[in-house]
Amino acid sequence: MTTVPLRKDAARNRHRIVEVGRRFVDEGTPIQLNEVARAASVGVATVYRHFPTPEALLETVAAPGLEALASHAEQALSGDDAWTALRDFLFAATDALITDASMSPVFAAAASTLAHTTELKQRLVTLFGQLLDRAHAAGAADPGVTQADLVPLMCGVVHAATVRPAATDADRAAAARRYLTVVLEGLRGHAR
Amino acid sequence: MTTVPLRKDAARNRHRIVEVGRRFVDEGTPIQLNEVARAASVGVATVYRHFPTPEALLETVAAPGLEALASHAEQALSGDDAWTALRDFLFAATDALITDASMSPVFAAAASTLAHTTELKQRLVTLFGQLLDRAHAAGAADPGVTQADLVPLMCGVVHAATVRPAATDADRAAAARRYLTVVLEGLRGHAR
DNA sequence: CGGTGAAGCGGATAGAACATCCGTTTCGTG
DNA sequence: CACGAAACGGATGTTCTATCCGCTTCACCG
Repeated sequence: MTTVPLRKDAARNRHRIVEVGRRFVDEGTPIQLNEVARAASVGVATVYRHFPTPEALLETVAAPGLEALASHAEQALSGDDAWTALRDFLFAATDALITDASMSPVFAAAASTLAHTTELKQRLVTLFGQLLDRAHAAGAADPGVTQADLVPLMCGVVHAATVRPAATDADRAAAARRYLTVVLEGLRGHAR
Repeated sequence: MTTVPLRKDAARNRHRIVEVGRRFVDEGTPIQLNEVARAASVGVATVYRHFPTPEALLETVAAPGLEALASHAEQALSGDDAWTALRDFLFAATDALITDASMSPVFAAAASTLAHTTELKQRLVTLFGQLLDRAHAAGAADPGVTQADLVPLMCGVVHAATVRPAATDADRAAAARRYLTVVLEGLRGHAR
Protein backbone atom coordinates (compact mmCIF):
# COMPACT_ATOMS: atom_id res chain seq x y z
CA MET A 1 0.00 0.00 0.00
CA THR A 2 3.06 2.28 -0.20
CA THR A 3 2.40 4.76 -2.97
CA VAL A 4 5.10 5.47 -5.51
CA PRO A 5 5.57 9.26 -5.86
CA LEU A 6 3.95 10.60 -9.02
CA ARG A 7 5.97 11.84 -11.93
CA LYS A 8 6.18 15.61 -12.13
CA ASP A 9 3.79 16.03 -15.06
CA ALA A 10 1.34 13.57 -13.60
CA ALA A 11 1.30 15.48 -10.32
CA ARG A 12 0.73 18.75 -12.15
CA ASN A 13 -2.17 17.32 -14.14
CA ARG A 14 -3.71 15.71 -11.14
CA HIS A 15 -3.53 18.98 -9.29
CA ARG A 16 -5.16 20.83 -12.16
CA ILE A 17 -7.95 18.29 -12.30
CA VAL A 18 -8.69 18.56 -8.60
CA GLU A 19 -8.69 22.34 -8.92
CA VAL A 20 -11.26 22.18 -11.71
CA GLY A 21 -13.25 19.69 -9.66
CA ARG A 22 -13.30 22.13 -6.79
CA ARG A 23 -14.44 24.91 -9.08
CA PHE A 24 -17.24 22.77 -10.50
CA VAL A 25 -18.42 21.87 -7.02
CA ASP A 26 -18.43 25.50 -5.95
CA GLU A 27 -20.35 26.54 -9.03
CA GLY A 28 -22.80 23.69 -8.61
CA THR A 29 -21.84 22.31 -12.02
CA PRO A 30 -22.29 18.55 -12.11
CA ILE A 31 -18.93 16.78 -12.35
CA GLN A 32 -18.72 15.20 -15.81
CA LEU A 33 -15.32 13.72 -16.37
CA ASN A 34 -15.08 14.66 -20.06
CA GLU A 35 -16.08 18.19 -19.18
CA VAL A 36 -13.50 18.33 -16.40
CA ALA A 37 -10.84 17.18 -18.86
CA ARG A 38 -11.70 19.98 -21.24
CA ALA A 39 -11.68 22.59 -18.50
CA ALA A 40 -8.35 21.33 -17.18
CA SER A 41 -6.80 21.25 -20.67
CA VAL A 42 -5.99 17.61 -20.23
CA GLY A 43 -6.87 14.46 -22.12
CA VAL A 44 -9.94 12.54 -21.08
CA ALA A 45 -7.86 9.47 -20.35
CA THR A 46 -5.74 11.42 -17.91
CA VAL A 47 -8.77 12.31 -15.88
CA TYR A 48 -10.09 8.74 -15.95
CA ARG A 49 -6.67 7.42 -14.97
CA HIS A 50 -6.58 9.54 -11.84
CA PHE A 51 -10.27 9.32 -11.03
CA PRO A 52 -12.22 6.39 -12.44
CA THR A 53 -15.56 7.94 -11.46
CA PRO A 54 -16.93 11.39 -10.70
CA GLU A 55 -17.38 10.27 -7.11
CA ALA A 56 -13.68 9.54 -6.78
CA LEU A 57 -12.87 13.09 -7.83
CA LEU A 58 -15.50 14.44 -5.49
CA GLU A 59 -13.97 12.55 -2.61
CA THR A 60 -10.58 14.00 -3.32
CA VAL A 61 -12.09 17.46 -3.53
CA ALA A 62 -13.82 16.90 -0.22
CA ALA A 63 -10.81 15.49 1.60
CA PRO A 64 -9.30 18.74 2.94
CA GLY A 65 -12.65 19.76 4.38
CA LEU A 66 -13.10 16.40 6.04
CA GLU A 67 -9.63 16.62 7.50
CA ALA A 68 -10.34 20.08 8.87
CA LEU A 69 -13.48 18.72 10.44
CA ALA A 70 -11.57 15.89 12.03
CA SER A 71 -9.00 18.19 13.62
CA HIS A 72 -11.82 20.36 14.84
CA ALA A 73 -13.40 17.32 16.46
CA GLU A 74 -10.12 16.41 18.11
CA GLN A 75 -9.88 19.86 19.57
CA ALA A 76 -13.46 19.64 20.77
CA LEU A 77 -12.61 16.47 22.66
CA SER A 78 -10.34 18.46 24.94
CA GLY A 79 -13.12 20.90 25.87
CA ASP A 80 -14.16 20.73 29.49
CA ASP A 81 -17.95 20.54 29.17
CA ALA A 82 -19.01 17.47 27.19
CA TRP A 83 -22.32 18.85 26.02
CA THR A 84 -21.00 22.25 25.00
CA ALA A 85 -18.15 20.62 23.14
CA LEU A 86 -20.53 18.37 21.21
CA ARG A 87 -22.93 21.17 20.47
CA ASP A 88 -20.33 23.65 19.26
CA PHE A 89 -18.68 21.04 17.12
CA LEU A 90 -21.93 20.02 15.49
CA PHE A 91 -22.73 23.63 14.65
CA ALA A 92 -19.34 24.01 13.04
CA ALA A 93 -19.81 20.75 11.14
CA THR A 94 -23.22 21.84 9.86
CA ASP A 95 -21.79 25.12 8.62
CA ALA A 96 -19.01 23.28 6.86
CA LEU A 97 -21.40 20.82 5.21
CA ILE A 98 -23.63 23.62 3.97
CA THR A 99 -20.77 25.78 2.74
CA ASP A 100 -18.82 23.08 0.96
CA ALA A 101 -21.08 21.14 -1.39
CA SER A 102 -18.55 18.35 -1.81
CA MET A 103 -18.79 17.15 1.74
CA SER A 104 -22.32 15.91 2.29
CA PRO A 105 -22.46 13.58 -0.71
CA VAL A 106 -19.22 11.99 0.45
CA PHE A 107 -20.58 11.78 3.94
CA ALA A 108 -23.86 10.28 2.87
CA ALA A 109 -22.33 7.73 0.50
CA ALA A 110 -22.20 4.29 2.05
CA ALA A 111 -18.84 3.11 0.77
CA SER A 112 -15.94 4.93 -0.75
CA THR A 113 -13.86 4.26 -3.83
CA LEU A 114 -10.78 5.74 -2.21
CA ALA A 115 -8.87 4.13 0.62
CA HIS A 116 -7.83 7.49 1.99
CA THR A 117 -11.41 8.72 2.22
CA THR A 118 -12.58 5.50 3.86
CA GLU A 119 -9.99 5.91 6.55
CA LEU A 120 -10.83 9.57 6.99
CA LYS A 121 -14.52 8.85 7.33
CA GLN A 122 -13.82 6.12 9.83
CA ARG A 123 -11.75 8.53 11.85
CA LEU A 124 -14.56 11.06 11.82
CA VAL A 125 -17.16 8.53 12.86
CA THR A 126 -14.95 7.52 15.77
CA LEU A 127 -14.48 11.12 16.81
CA PHE A 128 -18.21 11.79 16.57
CA GLY A 129 -18.72 8.72 18.69
CA GLN A 130 -16.28 9.85 21.34
CA LEU A 131 -17.89 13.26 21.58
CA LEU A 132 -21.29 11.66 21.91
CA ASP A 133 -20.13 9.15 24.49
CA ARG A 134 -18.71 11.89 26.63
CA ALA A 135 -22.09 13.58 26.52
CA HIS A 136 -23.78 10.30 27.37
CA ALA A 137 -21.43 9.83 30.32
CA ALA A 138 -22.31 13.31 31.54
CA GLY A 139 -25.99 12.37 31.27
CA ALA A 140 -26.48 15.15 28.79
CA ALA A 141 -27.66 13.17 25.78
CA ASP A 142 -30.38 10.65 25.00
CA PRO A 143 -28.74 7.21 25.34
CA GLY A 144 -31.11 5.92 22.65
CA VAL A 145 -29.10 7.79 20.06
CA THR A 146 -25.83 6.04 19.35
CA GLN A 147 -22.60 6.58 17.46
CA ALA A 148 -24.13 5.17 14.30
CA ASP A 149 -26.84 7.83 14.41
CA LEU A 150 -24.88 11.03 14.65
CA VAL A 151 -23.56 11.21 11.10
CA PRO A 152 -26.96 10.35 9.60
CA LEU A 153 -28.60 12.95 11.79
CA MET A 154 -26.16 15.57 10.56
CA CYS A 155 -26.87 14.54 6.97
CA GLY A 156 -30.55 14.86 7.73
CA VAL A 157 -30.20 18.36 9.10
CA VAL A 158 -28.21 19.47 6.09
CA HIS A 159 -30.59 17.74 3.71
CA ALA A 160 -33.55 19.45 5.34
CA ALA A 161 -31.91 22.82 4.89
CA THR A 162 -31.05 22.00 1.30
CA VAL A 163 -34.56 20.89 0.42
CA ARG A 164 -36.12 23.96 1.93
CA PRO A 165 -36.76 26.62 -0.69
CA ALA A 166 -34.37 29.39 0.32
CA ALA A 167 -33.40 32.57 -1.42
CA THR A 168 -29.75 32.67 -0.45
CA ASP A 169 -27.00 30.50 0.93
CA ALA A 170 -27.18 32.48 4.14
CA ASP A 171 -30.86 31.56 4.48
CA ARG A 172 -29.99 27.94 4.01
CA ALA A 173 -27.28 28.12 6.63
CA ALA A 174 -29.65 29.82 9.05
CA ALA A 175 -32.27 27.12 8.48
CA ALA A 176 -29.67 24.43 9.06
CA ARG A 177 -28.69 26.00 12.36
CA ARG A 178 -32.31 26.16 13.45
CA TYR A 179 -32.84 22.53 12.53
CA LEU A 180 -29.70 21.53 14.36
CA THR A 181 -30.96 23.42 17.39
CA VAL A 182 -34.16 21.37 17.28
CA VAL A 183 -32.24 18.11 17.03
CA LEU A 184 -29.89 19.08 19.84
CA GLU A 185 -32.81 20.03 22.02
CA GLY A 186 -34.31 16.64 21.26
CA LEU A 187 -31.07 14.90 22.08
CA ARG A 188 -30.69 16.63 25.37
CA GLY A 189 -34.36 16.71 26.24
CA HIS A 190 -34.73 12.98 26.18
CA ALA A 191 -31.85 12.55 28.60
CA ARG A 192 -33.72 14.39 31.32
CA MET B 1 -57.46 23.40 -17.89
CA THR B 2 -60.32 20.98 -18.59
CA THR B 3 -58.76 17.69 -19.62
CA VAL B 4 -60.20 15.84 -22.60
CA PRO B 5 -60.82 12.20 -21.64
CA LEU B 6 -58.20 9.85 -23.09
CA ARG B 7 -58.93 7.46 -25.85
CA LYS B 8 -59.41 3.88 -24.66
CA ASP B 9 -56.07 2.57 -25.96
CA ALA B 10 -54.21 5.61 -24.63
CA ALA B 11 -55.71 5.10 -21.20
CA ARG B 12 -54.74 1.45 -21.22
CA ASN B 13 -51.15 2.24 -22.19
CA ARG B 14 -50.87 4.99 -19.68
CA HIS B 15 -52.10 2.69 -16.99
CA ARG B 16 -49.59 0.02 -17.98
CA ILE B 17 -46.78 2.53 -17.88
CA VAL B 18 -47.69 3.76 -14.43
CA GLU B 19 -47.88 0.16 -13.26
CA VAL B 20 -44.39 -0.55 -14.54
CA GLY B 21 -43.19 2.69 -12.96
CA ARG B 22 -44.59 1.56 -9.65
CA ARG B 23 -42.84 -1.78 -9.98
CA PHE B 24 -39.52 -0.12 -10.80
CA VAL B 25 -39.83 2.15 -7.79
CA ASP B 26 -40.60 -0.78 -5.51
CA GLU B 27 -37.66 -2.75 -6.86
CA GLY B 28 -35.37 0.24 -6.57
CA THR B 29 -34.68 0.12 -10.31
CA PRO B 30 -33.89 3.59 -11.64
CA ILE B 31 -36.68 4.82 -13.91
CA GLN B 32 -35.30 4.95 -17.45
CA LEU B 33 -38.04 5.80 -19.88
CA ASN B 34 -36.80 3.51 -22.66
CA GLU B 35 -36.55 0.67 -20.18
CA VAL B 36 -40.05 1.38 -18.93
CA ALA B 37 -41.33 1.28 -22.50
CA ARG B 38 -39.82 -2.14 -23.05
CA ALA B 39 -41.22 -3.49 -19.79
CA ALA B 40 -44.66 -2.10 -20.58
CA SER B 41 -44.61 -3.50 -24.15
CA VAL B 42 -45.19 -0.06 -25.50
CA GLY B 43 -43.31 2.20 -27.90
CA VAL B 44 -40.79 4.62 -26.49
CA ALA B 45 -42.67 7.55 -27.91
CA THR B 46 -45.80 6.50 -26.06
CA VAL B 47 -43.99 6.74 -22.77
CA TYR B 48 -42.45 10.09 -23.65
CA ARG B 49 -45.81 11.41 -24.77
CA HIS B 50 -47.41 10.63 -21.43
CA PHE B 51 -44.39 11.46 -19.29
CA PRO B 52 -41.78 13.77 -20.76
CA THR B 53 -39.31 13.00 -17.96
CA PRO B 54 -38.72 10.24 -15.44
CA GLU B 55 -39.71 12.69 -12.71
CA ALA B 56 -43.12 13.17 -14.27
CA LEU B 57 -43.74 9.44 -14.13
CA LEU B 58 -42.46 9.32 -10.58
CA GLU B 59 -44.88 12.02 -9.57
CA THR B 60 -47.78 10.13 -11.02
CA VAL B 61 -46.64 7.00 -9.23
CA ALA B 62 -46.41 8.94 -5.99
CA ALA B 63 -49.76 10.66 -6.29
CA PRO B 64 -51.98 8.06 -4.58
CA GLY B 65 -49.64 7.96 -1.61
CA LEU B 66 -49.63 11.74 -1.32
CA GLU B 67 -53.41 11.77 -1.50
CA ALA B 68 -53.65 9.18 1.25
CA LEU B 69 -51.33 11.30 3.36
CA ALA B 70 -53.49 14.34 2.79
CA SER B 71 -56.67 12.61 3.91
CA HIS B 72 -54.83 11.33 6.93
CA ALA B 73 -53.79 14.88 7.76
CA GLU B 74 -57.37 16.06 7.40
CA GLN B 75 -58.50 13.41 9.83
CA ALA B 76 -55.72 14.39 12.23
CA LEU B 77 -57.02 17.95 12.23
CA SER B 78 -60.19 16.78 13.93
CA GLY B 79 -58.26 15.13 16.77
CA ASP B 80 -58.82 16.75 20.13
CA ASP B 81 -55.25 17.15 21.38
CA ALA B 82 -53.20 19.30 19.01
CA TRP B 83 -49.82 17.89 19.96
CA THR B 84 -50.89 14.25 19.86
CA ALA B 85 -52.56 14.79 16.50
CA LEU B 86 -49.42 16.35 15.05
CA ARG B 87 -47.18 13.69 16.50
CA ASP B 88 -49.23 10.72 15.35
CA PHE B 89 -49.62 12.16 11.91
CA LEU B 90 -45.90 12.77 11.55
CA PHE B 91 -45.14 9.20 12.56
CA ALA B 92 -47.56 7.93 9.96
CA ALA B 93 -46.07 10.24 7.35
CA THR B 94 -42.55 9.05 8.13
CA ASP B 95 -43.59 5.44 7.76
CA ALA B 96 -45.22 6.22 4.44
CA LEU B 97 -42.17 8.06 3.14
CA ILE B 98 -39.87 5.21 4.12
CA THR B 99 -42.13 2.51 2.75
CA ASP B 100 -42.91 4.14 -0.57
CA ALA B 101 -39.72 5.21 -2.31
CA SER B 102 -41.59 7.40 -4.78
CA MET B 103 -42.74 9.88 -2.21
CA SER B 104 -39.68 11.55 -0.76
CA PRO B 105 -38.11 12.55 -4.07
CA VAL B 106 -41.37 14.18 -5.07
CA PHE B 107 -41.59 15.83 -1.70
CA ALA B 108 -38.04 17.08 -1.79
CA ALA B 109 -38.22 18.40 -5.36
CA ALA B 110 -38.68 22.13 -5.43
CA ALA B 111 -41.06 22.45 -8.34
CA SER B 112 -43.20 19.93 -10.12
CA THR B 113 -43.76 19.18 -13.78
CA LEU B 114 -47.36 18.19 -13.15
CA ALA B 115 -50.12 20.56 -12.23
CA HIS B 116 -51.92 17.93 -10.24
CA THR B 117 -48.88 17.19 -8.10
CA THR B 118 -48.24 20.88 -7.49
CA GLU B 119 -51.74 21.30 -6.21
CA LEU B 120 -51.49 18.18 -4.09
CA LYS B 121 -48.23 19.30 -2.54
CA GLN B 122 -49.68 22.70 -1.81
CA ARG B 123 -52.61 21.06 -0.10
CA LEU B 124 -50.27 18.97 2.02
CA VAL B 125 -48.13 21.93 3.00
CA THR B 126 -51.26 23.78 4.09
CA LEU B 127 -52.43 20.82 6.14
CA PHE B 128 -49.02 20.43 7.75
CA GLY B 129 -49.18 24.12 8.53
CA GLN B 130 -52.59 23.87 10.13
CA LEU B 131 -51.52 20.96 12.30
CA LEU B 132 -48.43 22.85 13.38
CA ASP B 133 -50.36 26.04 14.06
CA ARG B 134 -52.77 24.20 16.31
CA ALA B 135 -49.79 22.91 18.26
CA HIS B 136 -48.34 26.41 18.41
CA ALA B 137 -51.62 27.74 19.70
CA ALA B 138 -51.64 25.08 22.40
CA GLY B 139 -48.13 26.16 23.36
CA ALA B 140 -46.88 22.69 22.55
CA ALA B 141 -44.40 23.49 19.80
CA ASP B 142 -41.40 25.76 19.35
CA PRO B 143 -42.73 28.90 17.63
CA GLY B 144 -39.34 29.26 15.90
CA VAL B 145 -40.26 26.40 13.64
CA THR B 146 -42.78 27.45 11.02
CA GLN B 147 -44.96 25.95 8.32
CA ALA B 148 -42.14 26.17 5.81
CA ASP B 149 -39.95 24.01 8.05
CA LEU B 150 -42.10 20.98 8.65
CA VAL B 151 -41.83 19.34 5.24
CA PRO B 152 -38.06 19.86 5.08
CA LEU B 153 -37.71 18.44 8.56
CA MET B 154 -39.62 15.35 7.54
CA CYS B 155 -37.41 14.99 4.48
CA GLY B 156 -34.40 15.32 6.75
CA VAL B 157 -35.60 12.59 9.07
CA VAL B 158 -36.24 10.24 6.18
CA HIS B 159 -32.95 11.13 4.56
CA ALA B 160 -31.10 10.45 7.78
CA ALA B 161 -32.68 7.02 8.03
CA THR B 162 -31.89 6.33 4.37
CA VAL B 163 -28.25 7.33 4.70
CA ARG B 164 -27.74 5.21 7.75
CA PRO B 165 -26.30 1.82 6.88
CA ALA B 166 -29.12 -0.54 7.78
CA ALA B 167 -29.57 -4.23 7.17
CA THR B 168 -33.28 -4.26 6.47
CA ASP B 169 -36.17 -1.97 5.63
CA ALA B 170 -37.50 -2.55 9.11
CA ASP B 171 -34.22 -1.25 10.56
CA ARG B 172 -34.51 1.82 8.44
CA ALA B 173 -38.08 2.41 9.55
CA ALA B 174 -37.07 1.98 13.17
CA ALA B 175 -34.24 4.46 12.77
CA ALA B 176 -36.60 6.95 11.13
CA ARG B 177 -39.00 6.67 14.05
CA ARG B 178 -36.18 7.26 16.52
CA TYR B 179 -35.01 10.29 14.59
CA LEU B 180 -38.52 11.64 14.42
CA THR B 181 -38.79 11.16 18.17
CA VAL B 182 -35.70 13.28 18.63
CA VAL B 183 -37.04 16.01 16.37
CA LEU B 184 -40.43 15.99 18.09
CA GLU B 185 -38.76 16.19 21.47
CA GLY B 186 -36.79 19.15 20.16
CA LEU B 187 -39.92 20.80 18.84
CA ARG B 188 -41.78 20.42 22.06
CA GLY B 189 -38.83 21.00 24.33
CA HIS B 190 -38.16 24.46 23.04
CA ALA B 191 -41.72 25.49 23.67
CA ARG B 192 -41.39 24.97 27.39
C1' DC C 1 -72.74 0.08 -40.46
C1' DG C 2 -68.63 2.10 -43.43
C1' DG C 3 -66.03 6.29 -44.06
C1' DT C 4 -63.15 9.83 -42.26
C1' DG C 5 -60.12 12.61 -39.68
C1' DA C 6 -58.02 13.18 -35.52
C1' DA C 7 -55.54 10.93 -31.84
C1' DG C 8 -52.34 7.77 -30.79
C1' DC C 9 -48.73 4.43 -31.81
C1' DG C 10 -43.98 2.53 -32.42
C1' DG C 11 -39.38 2.02 -33.52
C1' DA C 12 -35.64 3.67 -36.37
C1' DT C 13 -32.39 6.83 -35.63
C1' DA C 14 -30.14 11.42 -34.49
C1' DG C 15 -27.74 13.28 -30.69
C1' DA C 16 -25.38 13.48 -26.21
C1' DA C 17 -22.65 11.46 -22.66
C1' DC C 18 -19.49 8.01 -21.14
C1' DA C 19 -15.37 5.18 -21.01
C1' DT C 20 -11.54 2.67 -23.36
C1' DC C 21 -7.77 1.72 -26.14
C1' DC C 22 -3.44 2.44 -28.16
C1' DG C 23 0.11 5.07 -30.80
C1' DT C 24 2.85 9.01 -29.29
C1' DT C 25 5.25 11.96 -26.00
C1' DT C 26 7.59 13.06 -21.72
C1' DC C 27 10.16 12.03 -17.75
C1' DG C 28 13.88 10.42 -14.96
C1' DT C 29 17.62 7.43 -14.45
C1' DG C 30 22.13 5.10 -15.63
C1' DC D 1 22.56 11.06 -24.35
C1' DA D 2 19.95 6.91 -24.62
C1' DC D 3 16.61 3.99 -23.09
C1' DG D 4 12.61 2.02 -20.68
C1' DA D 5 8.86 3.09 -17.97
C1' DA D 6 5.24 6.16 -17.01
C1' DA D 7 1.98 9.19 -18.55
C1' DC D 8 -0.48 11.49 -22.18
C1' DG D 9 -4.36 12.61 -25.44
C1' DG D 10 -8.05 12.23 -28.34
C1' DA D 11 -10.21 9.25 -31.76
C1' DT D 12 -13.56 6.04 -31.31
C1' DG D 13 -16.79 2.29 -29.78
C1' DT D 14 -20.60 2.02 -26.55
C1' DT D 15 -24.56 3.21 -24.12
C1' DC D 16 -28.22 6.03 -22.94
C1' DT D 17 -31.66 9.61 -24.18
C1' DA D 18 -35.18 11.72 -26.88
C1' DT D 19 -37.38 13.02 -31.37
C1' DC D 20 -39.49 12.52 -35.66
C1' DC D 21 -42.65 10.75 -38.87
C1' DG D 22 -45.09 7.14 -41.54
C1' DC D 23 -48.58 3.91 -40.08
C1' DT D 24 -52.57 2.19 -37.15
C1' DT D 25 -56.51 2.55 -34.22
C1' DC D 26 -60.32 4.79 -32.32
C1' DA D 27 -64.59 7.33 -32.06
C1' DC D 28 -67.87 9.88 -34.16
C1' DC D 29 -71.16 11.02 -37.92
C1' DG D 30 -73.90 10.41 -41.91
